[in-house]
Amino acid sequence: MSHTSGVRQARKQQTRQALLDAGLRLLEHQNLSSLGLRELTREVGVSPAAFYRHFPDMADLGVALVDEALGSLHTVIRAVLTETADADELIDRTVAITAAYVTEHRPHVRFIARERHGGVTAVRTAIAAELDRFADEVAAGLGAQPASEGWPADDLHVLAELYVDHMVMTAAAFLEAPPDDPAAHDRITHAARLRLRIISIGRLHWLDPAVRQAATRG
Amino acid sequence: MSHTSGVRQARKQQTRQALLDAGLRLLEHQNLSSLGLRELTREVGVSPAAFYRHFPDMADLGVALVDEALGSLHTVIRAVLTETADADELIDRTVAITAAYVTEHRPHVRFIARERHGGVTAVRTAIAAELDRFADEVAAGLGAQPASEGWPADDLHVLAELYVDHMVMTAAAFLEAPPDDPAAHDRITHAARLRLRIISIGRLHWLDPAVRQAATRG
DNA sequence: GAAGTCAGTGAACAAGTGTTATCCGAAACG
DNA sequence: CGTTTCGGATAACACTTGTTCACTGACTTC
Repeated sequence: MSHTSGVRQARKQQTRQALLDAGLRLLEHQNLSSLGLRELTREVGVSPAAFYRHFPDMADLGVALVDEALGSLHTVIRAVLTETADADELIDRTVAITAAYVTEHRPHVRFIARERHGGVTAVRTAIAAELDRFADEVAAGLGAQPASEGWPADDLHVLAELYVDHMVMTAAAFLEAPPDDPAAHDRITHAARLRLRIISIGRLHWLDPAVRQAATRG
Repeated sequence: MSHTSGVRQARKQQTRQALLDAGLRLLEHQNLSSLGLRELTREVGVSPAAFYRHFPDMADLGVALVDEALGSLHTVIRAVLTETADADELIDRTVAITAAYVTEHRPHVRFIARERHGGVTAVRTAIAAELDRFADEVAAGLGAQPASEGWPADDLHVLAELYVDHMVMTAAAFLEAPPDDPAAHDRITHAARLRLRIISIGRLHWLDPAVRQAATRG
C-alpha cells in the first residue's frame, strides 16, 4: 500500500484539482458538452494526454464537479433544519444561506444551474440524485416538526421537493443578477422570503376542515 | 415589393424551417453551444454556406427556436386565466395544459429547459424575456380576481413569478419522465396539483391578521 | 423576353478536435 | 541502490470545424 506516503499522490491530486478549477472557470460562458479536452488542458498548462490520467471522460469531470458543488451542502442543510425551530427564522436563514452560497461559490452554482437540464446525461442524473437526497433530508426535517401532524409521507415529500426546487430557483435568480448590485440582491431576497412565507402559510392551513374537503374532492 | 408573389420566399422559408426542425432534433442530446453549423446543414441536406442565407449566427437560430417554443403560449395563458373562475379548476387546467404541451411539443420544451440557463447569452435573455411576459400576464390575471384585494402590485408580481417558475419546473419534471409511463405522468400531475394548492391556500390566508403581523414584523 | 435578383453549391482555407503509442524522469519500494 | 511504478510530455493520427469566395440556375421584375 502507498496511501500514507503520497508526495506523488499529492502532486496528482493537485493537477486533478487544477483541471477541476480550470473547467469551472471555462464553464462560466460555456456548456459542459462544448468544453474541449484540449481547451481545458491548455488552460491548466498541461499536455492533452495528461487528462486521461485523471478522468476517462469529460462527463466524469462533470460528475466530479457536481460532487464538489453539492456534496458539502448536506451537512449545512441538516444543521439548519435541526437548529432552527421558528418558521420565520428558518425562512430567513434559508434565504440568507442560499445567497451566501451563491456569492461564495458562484461558478459552482452556475455549473449546477446550467447542467441540471444540460446535454450530458451522467451529469444530469448526478445532479438529480443529489437534489433528491436534499429533498429526503428536508422531508425528514419537516416530519420532525409538530406542524406536520396529519401529513401523509408522500405529500410531505412533495412539499420537500417544492422547497428544494425553490432553493434552486432562488439560487438561479441570484446568479442572473450582477454580483455587485445590492438592490437586485435585496429584491431577490425579499421575493424569495415572500414566496417561502406563502408556501409556509399554505402548509399550515392545508389541513383545515374546509380545505381538506375541497382537496379530497377531486 | 415582392411580399405577395413568393414562390422563392416560400422555398426559402421552407429550408429555414427545415433548419429549425433539424436543430431541434439534434438538440435532444446536445446543448446549443455544442451544435455545429456543419452538423446541422448535413442533417438538413444542404451545403454549409446555405446556413448564412437564413441566420447570421447559431445564437440567432436559437432565438428563433425560443419564439417557436414560447410564442404561441401567450394566447393560451390569457385564455385560461380569463375563462376559469374557480381556483381548483384553474389549477387542474393549468397542470393539464402543461402536461399536454410537453407531450405535444417535447423537443421544444426540452430546448427551453436546457437553454434557460445555458451558455448562449442571447438565447438565455430571450427565454427570460418571454417568461417575464408570462409573469406579467399572470399578474394581470391574478389582479383581476377578488382574492387579490389588499395585495400590493409588487407582491402580486412575485406570486405570478412563482406560478410561472412552477409551471416551468413541472414541465421539466414531465420531461425527465419517460413519455410512455402513465404512472410517472400521474405522479407528477398529482405533485404539481398539490403544490399549486398549497400555494393557493397560502395566498388566500396571506392577509389574515395574525399572518400580516408576522410578515410585516421583519 | 431580356435583365436582375438571390437561395444554394463546391472548393479551399487555416484551425481546431479526441485519442493513441512511445518515451522520460522523478518518486516509491524492496 | 537497483528496480518498478506512474504522472506527464511529445508527436502523430485522421477528422471535424466555421467562414469566405466565385459561381450556377431558377425565379422575379420590367
